[in-house]
Formats: sequence, structure tokens, C-alpha cells
Amino acid sequence: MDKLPKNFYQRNAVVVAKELLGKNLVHRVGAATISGKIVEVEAYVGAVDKAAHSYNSRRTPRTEVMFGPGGYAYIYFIYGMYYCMNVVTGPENDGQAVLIRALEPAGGVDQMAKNRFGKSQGELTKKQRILLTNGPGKLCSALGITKENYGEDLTGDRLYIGDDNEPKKFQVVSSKRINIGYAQEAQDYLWRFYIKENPYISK
DNA sequence: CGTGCGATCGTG
DNA sequence: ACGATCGCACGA
Repeated sequence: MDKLPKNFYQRNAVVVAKELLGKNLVHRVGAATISGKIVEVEAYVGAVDKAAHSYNSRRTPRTEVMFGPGGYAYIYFIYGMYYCMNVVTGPENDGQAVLIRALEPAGGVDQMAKNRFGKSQGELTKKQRILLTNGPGKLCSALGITKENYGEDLTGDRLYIGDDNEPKKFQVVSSKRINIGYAQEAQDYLWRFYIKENPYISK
């Protein structure tokens, strides 16, 4: 599986977001390798995007990595209990990123089941298998992604995205982004993308 | 230093 | 529909 290189990420967030669909997010932690196919993403295009944490070039310790070059992980803690993972995109100082919103489990499913429900893969109901990674907080929990991964180099060996080079035979659906009611006109932009009819799309 | 709230999720 | 739960961003 080819690891996506820096120049893949150092482009516009909307372009990168669409191309991330069908790619494999991989987290190596301890002896485990946990991975899933990216099936849903949202683009945050940077300082001009009212929905983005980097809006108006808001530079804080939290958003700092967004203003670096593309190809690094932006992890944030939300609602006092969940982590969400973004891929920083674009050139330096733009503040662009793509939020990973849902995965289809691929490798290390037993570890995912333990991380999410404290049980083994074999004990999962069919519904629970869907619930492993069908949301941005859930997938971080399943893959064991935390603030420890903040700023991590996505061309490294711990947290990266790979392309299996299989032909991509799916349709991409565009829609409004989720839960950004504070973003005024930006909430209507069609910057959420997902694989049509994939069962692991968030609700 | 005080406070209001969030790119969510699970339960009722 | 609502509560959990806490770090962050911002204003005083």
C-alpha cells in the first residue's frame, strides 16, 4: 500500500478531501495496526472559512499546526470527551484541513472492538460493527487516536494514509457540513463528501 | 480569573 | 430531546 506523500496533502482542502475517499487511514500503536477505509470527510478551507477553527487566521496553541504545511495531523478535543482527527492541507499559513468523519473498518477490528466496547470482534453484533467508526469521535476512539497524535507527521510510520491502488468504483456525494450552525453563510457550502450508499456514513 | 460553549455521542 | 464533561477562546 502506497503511503500518501507530502505533496498529496499540500493542495486545496476540497481537492484533498474528495481524493481521500477510498484511501486507508492507518494507526500503528504498540503491537497493533488498526486501519479503515475513509468513507466520509469535510473540507475546512482555512482563514476565509467561517466554520474553520482557523477562521480569520485565529492562531492559538490548539490551531497552530493548521498553519503549518499540509501533511500533519490536527487533533482536537471536543465536548469534554471526544477527539476528532483532521489532515492539514495546503501550503503554510493557510489554515486548511480535512476532517475525517467516518471509516469502514479494515484491519485490527478486534482492537477497535476492545477500544470502543471493551469486547472482542467476535462478540460484536452487526449493528455494533457499524457503530465502531461511523463518526469522527467514534473513529478516533476505535483507532486509539488522541492528543498524543497532535502534529504527527502523516508521512511517518505511526499515523498515515495509504492508497491500495485498487480501482475506485464508487460515487461521491456532496452535502453541507455537519454541526456548524455558527458559521453563517458558510454552513451552506457543499464541503462534506462521502461515498454514496456506504453503510458507515455518520448519522 | 470567570464563563460560555463546542467540527459529538449515547441514551431515553 | 437531552445530558455528559472539560479544554479552549475570549473578555474583564
